[in-house]
Amino acid sequence: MNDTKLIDIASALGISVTTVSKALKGYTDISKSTRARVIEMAETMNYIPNSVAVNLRTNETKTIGVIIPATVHHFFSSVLNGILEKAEKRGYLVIILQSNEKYELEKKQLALLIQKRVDGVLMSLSNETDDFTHINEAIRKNTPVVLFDKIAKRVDCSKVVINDAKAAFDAVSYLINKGYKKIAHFRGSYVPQNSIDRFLGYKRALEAHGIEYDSKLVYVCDNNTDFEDGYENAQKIMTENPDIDAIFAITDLVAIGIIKYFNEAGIKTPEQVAVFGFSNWFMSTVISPKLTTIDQPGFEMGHQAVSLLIDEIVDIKEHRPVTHQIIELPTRIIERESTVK
Amino acid sequence: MNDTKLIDIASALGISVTTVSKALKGYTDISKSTRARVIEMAETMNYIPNSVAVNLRTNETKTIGVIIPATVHHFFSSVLNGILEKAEKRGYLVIILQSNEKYELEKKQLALLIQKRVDGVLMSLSNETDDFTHINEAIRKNTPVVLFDKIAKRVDCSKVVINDAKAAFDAVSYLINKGYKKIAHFRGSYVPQNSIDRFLGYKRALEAHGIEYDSKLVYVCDNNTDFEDGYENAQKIMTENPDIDAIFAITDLVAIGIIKYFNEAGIKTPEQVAVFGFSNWFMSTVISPKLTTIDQPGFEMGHQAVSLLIDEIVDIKEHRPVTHQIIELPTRIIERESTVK
DNA sequence: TTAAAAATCGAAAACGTTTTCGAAATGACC
DNA sequence: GGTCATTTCGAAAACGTTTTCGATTTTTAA
Repeated sequence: MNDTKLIDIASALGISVTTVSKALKGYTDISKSTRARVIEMAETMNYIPNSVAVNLRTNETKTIGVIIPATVHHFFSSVLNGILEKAEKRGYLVIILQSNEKYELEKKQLALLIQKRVDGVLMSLSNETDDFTHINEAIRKNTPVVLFDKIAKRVDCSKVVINDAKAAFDAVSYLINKGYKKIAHFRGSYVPQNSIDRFLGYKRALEAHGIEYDSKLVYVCDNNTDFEDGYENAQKIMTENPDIDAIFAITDLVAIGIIKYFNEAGIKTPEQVAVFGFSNWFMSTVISPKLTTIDQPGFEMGHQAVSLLIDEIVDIKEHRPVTHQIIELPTRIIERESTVK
Repeated sequence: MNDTKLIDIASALGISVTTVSKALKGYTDISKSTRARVIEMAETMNYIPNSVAVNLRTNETKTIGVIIPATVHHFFSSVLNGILEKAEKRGYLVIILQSNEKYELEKKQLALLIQKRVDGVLMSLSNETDDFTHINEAIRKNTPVVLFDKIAKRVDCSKVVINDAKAAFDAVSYLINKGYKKIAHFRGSYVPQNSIDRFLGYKRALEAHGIEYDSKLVYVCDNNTDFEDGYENAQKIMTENPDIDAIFAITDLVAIGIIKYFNEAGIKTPEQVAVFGFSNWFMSTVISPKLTTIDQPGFEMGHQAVSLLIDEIVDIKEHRPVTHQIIELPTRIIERESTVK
């Protein structure tokens, strides 16, 4: 209420707004003495620049948008933490939107952010998204976009990812080396790149170790809001393929559903069937037996994504050529109880 | 890049920007025919209003700020979901900031939001916050603030809460009615209101049922990022007071730490010691035995908080008197395995 | 046909800053 | 004292929109 503006300081001091503005911004064509007077007056009048006016004049909002596909539970909460921390450190605020895995919503939200004139946007694609024109359009309009985790290989922009195929390959190889022979895979739906890549990693690991790939051992879990999907498919696989000795799940959530069922059905984990998760979510240490999984560095991913984005924002502002980078973060196997007999 | 502006439409049509603006905003002093021409031209030229300019002119940003104290894990993720959903539905974007339970950060972030000219802010206080002048200052400057969950009774603004004291009272009464006699409490730190209230509820329930309150049975868990605190205090209490038969924990996280320790130490839950949590986080169904807890409606809390805030924002805009409301959301006991023998 | 009423439009100010460019004042130098 | 360089300041335009208010035109009524 009744914020003080430049003109208030100016008239209090009997000088012009230009001078006040320059003094506050450290222009060199203002004498030390008036600068000092201005700064002091700004202080006592409790001056706070109106950022909307600044935004209009400078054509930047110091704000970035983030679109995540799923509820902030689990993995994305780590990413979000990384994003928030780094963005604040670099002087940007962040607007968050959830697409709830819906392509149409994602598209609408991206348009919303652009209309809001955010300086850039970070996004992780919805499971439905297989058309990327909205993203290309945003980039064409000079709003830089950085994709993280759930990306599209065909979009030309910076990305920060893990190597899902390799991580899955490592996980399944680990199981094979541990002596497991009939390894099933509970995969995600067919569109998302990381669902595909993890599946490919699974398949290649089998082949690399001379185990024949059997499509009958692959089950689809496309719900990622609770563990019901893992639970039900675990039930199903134990009637259809009771002789499996391990399951590689696309996600810790699915893995937990599996273990839940096994615990209730009296199936011993890992003695009868080992379970391997993916992401190293908090609850993987809560479940019993504790879950062996792939550590996916969410916090670091958020950090890197923000850094890439802001670097690109300033490159654009200073008319430097922008270069797109793809950062691949390392993953590692976290061995816990669910795979060690 | 090269966004089309009002003036582009105007000159393409040979009319004034005023007319274009009015036509697009549905003013009645523009003829149907020119309105139609304007709308069509805006369409074909792909016009998107520059919201920064609109913000400056209308003095509102259609943006609300949210400050939460802790990582988006767990309870706050539900609240956030509710906030995001309702805010988007009502045409507001949301900027999120995390205070990490630090008073200084919370204060700085609130100032940041006000400078950014958000139309209002939603906040849940940090554990350290026992001075509320920053909030009163914001309200005095006409930036409405709505507090949720971790509130301050002394701040005059709308709030949405649960009745922590009653919920705790109910929980402990439940335990007593179940026959538990020596009930410990793992409380939170001393500043936050809900930590205090839950403790009071615990104490009153004991007294109401003729059980003498024993301060030796109250342990402080002030770390809320992992379950170590619950784990360690569980270990401690079993050496210091091995004859307890139940623990009422301030949080599911603490409760899970307790159960983890009990599971490892071979202490049977609930046969030897029952455990009662608080919040009904996702993982309370993941742990074994599943946790009896208080359901705290986070999603609904987010919904209500946003509604209160936006109502207040428009009341202020239309110069209506603002009335502060305190909404108390109902909680209920979710009985699971950790308390039923 | 004419006066009044209604419909339609646009000039201009305003929101609060930033920045360019020129003007005025001061200082330096001979 | 006069010239030139330097320092210090301010007028004004600009960012893109909204809205007031008056002007002009058209319609209506008598």
